[in-house]
Amino acid sequence: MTRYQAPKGTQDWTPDKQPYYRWIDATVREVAARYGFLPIDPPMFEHTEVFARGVGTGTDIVEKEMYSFETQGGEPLTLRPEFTAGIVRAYVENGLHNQPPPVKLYAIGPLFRYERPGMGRYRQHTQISLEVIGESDPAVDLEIMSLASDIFETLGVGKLRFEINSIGCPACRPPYIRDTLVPWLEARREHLGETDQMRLAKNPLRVLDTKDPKVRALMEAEQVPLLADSLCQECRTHFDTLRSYMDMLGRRYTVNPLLVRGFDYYTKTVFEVQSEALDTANNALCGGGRYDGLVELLGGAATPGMGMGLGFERAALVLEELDIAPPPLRTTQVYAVWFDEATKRAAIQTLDTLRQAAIPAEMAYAQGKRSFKSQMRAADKSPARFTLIFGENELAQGEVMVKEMATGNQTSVRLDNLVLWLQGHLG
RNA sequence: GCGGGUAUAGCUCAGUGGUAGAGCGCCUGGUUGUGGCCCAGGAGGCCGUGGGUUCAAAACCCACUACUCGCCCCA
Repeated sequence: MTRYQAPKGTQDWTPDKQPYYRWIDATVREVAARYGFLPIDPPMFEHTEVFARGVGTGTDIVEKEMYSFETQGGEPLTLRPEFTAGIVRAYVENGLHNQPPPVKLYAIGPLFRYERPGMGRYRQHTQISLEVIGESDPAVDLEIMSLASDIFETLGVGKLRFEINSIGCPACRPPYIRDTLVPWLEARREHLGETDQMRLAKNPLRVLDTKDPKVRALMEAEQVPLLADSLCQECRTHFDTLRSYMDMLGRRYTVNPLLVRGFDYYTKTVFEVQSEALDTANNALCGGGRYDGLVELLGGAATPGMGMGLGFERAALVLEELDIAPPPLRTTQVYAVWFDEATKRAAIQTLDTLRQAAIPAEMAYAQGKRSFKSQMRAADKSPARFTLIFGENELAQGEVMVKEMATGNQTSVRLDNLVLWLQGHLG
């Protein structure tokens, strides 16, 4: 018999891992609601063109990380590698611009990227994506970042530190790249490594983001001209206003003028949150930015937008690293044990009543006999607070023995009063 | 895509060429009706996969796969 394995870079969310997933999911939805966000669930695959145009043909994601396939009818489709392009497509297609702006949406679900898996990096991973479409106010940028912060604070992780930057707009970025950055880099071409030379040719801005220590040192020593100094008035005002809002709220952030992100659609604000608890290479917890040209690019009217993604798997890693336990999923409050077929029947009947009263209850099973001790052990292992002991003597009186496992105290309770008694004691 | 490490029970890991092990976890029992501690018993492994060397391979060699660390990129 062949033994199958889950495909590379995928994982099973087995029951023991579910508490983290569910907890993060519930927290994210609750916090998003605080800010007025509504859920949207776009399909998990789109016409390839949506991502190619939306994310940008020169990006790593589109160039080498997409799960693309053709339908039997020859339609080119792609499993979504990110959320924003699909959500914006849905916004345009469904005429959501007819809602009073801005439209605040969030989506939760799997994303697919064909890349080398590693700690905290999967080929199928889960993200929440938050999008505000139709408003250019920097207060929206602030809200998006606050939301990420609030999610982690609600989960018990301390305040996050943001790295932020402005990467300008079509009015100021292209001239900076063409007239300032590229000439500066060309003059130092021989100092660049292989990948940075390729970036210089293809996407010069990304050289700023290089991890090559020699290039970083060079950029610092010879004062690489920064986009921050070439921003147009509008972009500069936007960034300054955002920073003043963050200062006002006491947000922890650092301006990283070298921060560039991997999607072509970003304009003005970009940001990232690194986890201090995760000192691996894959430590970005959230990332996002403004995309004022994307709606138009995907066929809608010129409409500003701002969004971010937050990774579930990495959030779970941080929680584990900090020993923050999620609330348990199994909520059984009452566990029934018995002695023989007659008392077992009484247990079955009673459980039926308890469950209809919405009291989570379980019992010991056995085909035939099972030692009382074994049943008590099972009761002990269950999360139930109370064990119901169905014995002959009590049953003859119309009663059942109720034992509180934490204290060992036990008392007889009339069966016809059991629901009320439990409701009172379970709070 | 490129380099390094690892792969034995559900988990953490011993085992350096001669019949597969421990701890934890799991199951059952410890006579008449009480869990945790303790005691006894039990289930569970083609030792990652395929080839090679050898009388003999979990061990040595090769390849593959998966995981993992770094590069790259990102959540």
